[in-house]
Amino acid sequence: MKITSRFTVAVHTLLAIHTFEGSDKTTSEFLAASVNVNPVVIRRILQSLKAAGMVEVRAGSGGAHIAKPLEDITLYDVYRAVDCVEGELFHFHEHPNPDCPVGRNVHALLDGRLAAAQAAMENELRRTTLKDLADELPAA
Amino acid sequence: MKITSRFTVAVHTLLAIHTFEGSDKTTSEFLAASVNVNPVVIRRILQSLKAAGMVEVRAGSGGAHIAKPLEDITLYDVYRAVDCVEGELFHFHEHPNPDCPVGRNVHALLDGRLAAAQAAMENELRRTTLKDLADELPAA
DNA sequence: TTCGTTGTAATAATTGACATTACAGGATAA
DNA sequence: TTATCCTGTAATGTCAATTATTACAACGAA
Repeated sequence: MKITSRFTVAVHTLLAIHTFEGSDKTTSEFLAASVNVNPVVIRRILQSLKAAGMVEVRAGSGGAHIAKPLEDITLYDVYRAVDCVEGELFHFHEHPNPDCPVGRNVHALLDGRLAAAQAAMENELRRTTLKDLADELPAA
Repeated sequence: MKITSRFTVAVHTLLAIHTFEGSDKTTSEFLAASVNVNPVVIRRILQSLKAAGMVEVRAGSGGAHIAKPLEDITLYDVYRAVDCVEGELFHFHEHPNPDCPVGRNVHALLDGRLAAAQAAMENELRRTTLKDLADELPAA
């Protein structure tokens, strides 16, 4: 099972806005053409990013703009903004048998370890900022 | 999006076999009662664990048995055995626009970072063995 | 006021997980 | 060797989540 592509689409979208705002009108349709998805998908993601304070979207006139320095946005922030993983990454079987010594305890045994694994992944995402990525983008 | 419960079910199953083999006949039905899922689900998971050399399953007479020292089985091994995540944890949007400087490069920019995040999670899973868990299980 | 764009709802197609039924085939014990 | 448990596995059904798509009201600038 994979983490939804909303995440990579959101990163792509932010980089595209950064690259083209100024020279182009960064409408949902324009961005959708770069990512190659439906414009509605972009609009929904822009809403999430707007709620997180990363972009500003102009209804009516059109166009999205970066609302926060790229070095202050980490991959983790984007991951959180689009809500890839609601809460726990690992899915627990819900109703182990409470009459069984194993069933009664698996949850307690595993919870901490699974949370640590998830945290390790998320911390790794915190190490990269969008500026790091933008700097590596070959000039158009 | 969450990682399939096959993983936690598999860990639960291994611990239950460890706990009860000797005193009970650890059939798929018996194990299913502890985990509280359908016996067929257990049988399928036992097949994966058998393929990974962790258990031995006796057709006919019935019963599953641990085939490898618990200290040699890490959570990561179980995670791999049941194939929670086929390959990549993060899902990439497949067809970014190759005519766009961003679309042409996002994949290369992100791949390494996403792989590192996934590896961080998986490495964390390697730190716990089933023996660690079994030792923490209160005696029945 | 017109026109292009956003915000958002509704719908559908696709996918994967999990549950369940069914049954052929292996293994053991009487 | 036959009766009896089990396993191995296919087939089906249900459910939830993702993504695509259409449609349209509200908005803002020229």
